[in-house]
Amino acid sequence: MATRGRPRTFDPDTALRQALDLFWERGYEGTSLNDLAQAMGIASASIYACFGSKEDLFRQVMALYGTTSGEPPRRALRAEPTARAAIHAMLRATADQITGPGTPHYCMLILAAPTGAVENHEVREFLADLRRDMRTTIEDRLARGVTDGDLAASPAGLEAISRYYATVVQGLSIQARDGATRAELETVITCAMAAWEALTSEPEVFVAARSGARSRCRNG
Amino acid sequence: MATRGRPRTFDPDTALRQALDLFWERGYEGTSLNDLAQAMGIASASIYACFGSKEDLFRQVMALYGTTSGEPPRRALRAEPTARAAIHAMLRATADQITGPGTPHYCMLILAAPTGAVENHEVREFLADLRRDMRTTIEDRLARGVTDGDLAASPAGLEAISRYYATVVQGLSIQARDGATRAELETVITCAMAAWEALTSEPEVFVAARSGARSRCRNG
DNA sequence: CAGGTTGTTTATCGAACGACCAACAAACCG
DNA sequence: CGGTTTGTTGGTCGTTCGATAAACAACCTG
Repeated sequence: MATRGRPRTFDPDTALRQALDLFWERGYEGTSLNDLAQAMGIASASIYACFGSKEDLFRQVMALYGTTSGEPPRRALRAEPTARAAIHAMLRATADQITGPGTPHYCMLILAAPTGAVENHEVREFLADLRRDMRTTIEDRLARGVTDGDLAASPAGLEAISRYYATVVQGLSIQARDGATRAELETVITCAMAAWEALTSEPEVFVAARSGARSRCRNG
Repeated sequence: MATRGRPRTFDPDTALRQALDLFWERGYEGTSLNDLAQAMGIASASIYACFGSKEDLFRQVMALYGTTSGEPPRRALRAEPTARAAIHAMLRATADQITGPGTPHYCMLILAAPTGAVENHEVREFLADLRRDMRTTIEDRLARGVTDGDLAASPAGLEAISRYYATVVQGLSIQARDGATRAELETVITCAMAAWEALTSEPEVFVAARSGARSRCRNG
């Protein structure tokens, strides 16, 4: 049942790449099936036959995005010898990605569907899961630094530090979206890395943080 | 021509507040006029008569948002005695706002319309302008710290530091949107403030940053 | 009250939405 | 070749989109 019947006249990988470009530019809800069919060069019925629903297509698009644009930051995290170098290289790789030519100046994972209509709640949570995995990946790299001996920090500190750098990564996308240049992002990264020494040397800053979060609910 | 004719049966301020709640939850494109009319308790034609178009309504909603939810962080920036205390208080006020009960756990200014269909480009740029003003406001506060004598930093450093803390503010919204608690945001703020000493004491970190931004365009 | 003015409702506009089906086209098997 | 299988096209489903026109209702002035 592989070579039977009429063969496909378009390349699914190419079509997926074209769908990626459009979803990247307009987000999930901002992209219509007509838009997709036109960009992919096929009829909308062919999209359903090959990829399933619009949501199914989007999930496949995100998988492709993760293995292409998402890979450099992940590789930086993995390949650098120390935790500090890994974080720094990941931030720089992220900045490279979100200011590259020919693609929108932001991370699709972060801005393709942060809010929207109620019926697309599952798509938003799908992306949120991937973002939470992102922080976990950072934390895992920090933990490796502890076992490698190049990083001294408590387990509670690792979660906080990983969340901090995940926050910076996500903030960078907004900055780039609003027109910040690669050089301007670099200054942000420099600032963010300036916290490293204080965060990873004794005494830990989190003895103070644990008593925090007490002043809430100012108004509504 | 003020009290002539049939008086309005709904309160525009109340209706605007209800529109705000809906736009906040679903974003600009995710909110339909039917949704708005239902939430505001009036027919869509009355929306057009009182507020203009959907985009006009959204701009009025954002003005209301700025004077309510946007005020605590701005006040913190203004009222604290030193630049450092002002930044710290602003971050905490932001964290309070985006984890408050009864409202979505993110900043509407940041996530209501980061991407979307081509025809809503002006709405996105309208929000981007407000976000860029946000960074300028932070930089102005840092400059005041210099004249007040509680902060020593170069003009180039002020832009970088303000952009850095604007990045953190914006990243916090993604974190809260993805379920981070107020306490978890506090640890991020603690990390972000840990950079302060290094950023504002000699030698400045930006002597290194100026030669940065040279490794770009890894792949595409 | 009459006449004028304004707000609200109801109904609807044309266009686009996501989704899908039936008919047609092109390859394979024997 | 005929028969089967699969991909693609064109059309259309009911719904919803933002926006508007006309009819009705409520208040003012005089």
